[in-house]
Amino acid sequence: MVHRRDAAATREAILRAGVEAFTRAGYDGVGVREIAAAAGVTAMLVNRYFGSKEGLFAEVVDVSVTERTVLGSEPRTLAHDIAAALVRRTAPAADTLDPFLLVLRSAANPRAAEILRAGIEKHVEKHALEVSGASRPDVAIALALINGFWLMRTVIGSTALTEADEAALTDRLEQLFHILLT
Amino acid sequence: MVHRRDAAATREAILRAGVEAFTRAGYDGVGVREIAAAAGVTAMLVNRYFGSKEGLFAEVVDVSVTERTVLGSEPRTLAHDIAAALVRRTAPAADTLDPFLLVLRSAANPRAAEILRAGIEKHVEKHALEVSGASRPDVAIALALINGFWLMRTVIGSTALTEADEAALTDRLEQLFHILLT
DNA sequence: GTCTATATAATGATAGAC
DNA sequence: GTCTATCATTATATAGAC
Repeated sequence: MVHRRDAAATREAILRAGVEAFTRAGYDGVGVREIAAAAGVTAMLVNRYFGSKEGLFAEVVDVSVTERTVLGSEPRTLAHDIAAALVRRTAPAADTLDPFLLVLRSAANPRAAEILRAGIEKHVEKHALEVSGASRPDVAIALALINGFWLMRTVIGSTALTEADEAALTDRLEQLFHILLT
Repeated sequence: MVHRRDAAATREAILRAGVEAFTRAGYDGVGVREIAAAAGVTAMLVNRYFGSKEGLFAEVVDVSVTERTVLGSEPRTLAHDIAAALVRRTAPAADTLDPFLLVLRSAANPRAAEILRAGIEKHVEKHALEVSGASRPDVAIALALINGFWLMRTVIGSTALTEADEAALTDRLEQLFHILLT
């Protein structure tokens, strides 16, 4: 880092550390001290730039849910692309840092859940509606399936999913997404 | 309570308070003091009877995941019964205290996640395999769908699911479970 | 712009009295 | 069998120095 006193750079460093920490450990699983240390500053600056832990989390959600990690933008192969990306990114050795993990690991906190709901509806559902042309409930069910699969395979670590044949998993998921999104 | 000094009754009261508290707030969202107070005792007795907060959680998971709240036992109407129970129990006004909520709200904690994985594989997946006759991966995907739907409709509160027509939701879910479990 | 130091509250767990 | 009292740690957030 060139400038040790650069408000914009410091703010950005805290935000990036926040994305990493909240995604890895969830809202309740990490403290502002830890986030600040990862950004190379003290905890005081987190509150200075973001008001509070909750304020930082809100910005983290905003930048995270605008990323596209599973939902593609090609309507013709949508079901297959989602299924393949989902199986690939939830593989046991993948160790991804995905926005869906941020949702799954922070949802237990009521305030975090409300922030997540707003971000998901504003960005993720909106994007999925535009790309797929499916109905709003069907898009929401598809998102539920993605979240649930991510939860069971990565966060819980169900051996029925971690040890399953990946091609078979992909085929079955593609079949389900085909019903929901076409 | 008849006896103010009854080890078995006290232990049972703490366990029941633990089920309620962990299901409502998740592993990290509740303290042993709060659980003890709900059981009418002091925090010290939680550790006395269960060793630690983690020990209590392990027993809570064990009694919770043996409950059957969504998965029925009638193979012929399985897909419909699951879909209907899922939509009914996740209704906005339902305010249920369901084992799936215990999973969703506690999964962020790594130790809790491992305890949950063991309980799910030993009881829930095993039961679902016996009832449905489906393959192990298909059963696991069905469980993922149930968890994801519960997460998005109840914990996150996605309006796309809370405001959707319940009959339409049920029909669509039944279609998906029919593929997975028959 | 960033720090040290601190206020205040809550956490999980334990010692020892009765 | 259950309590009070307490330890050690951690949490978020703030005051004031430089």
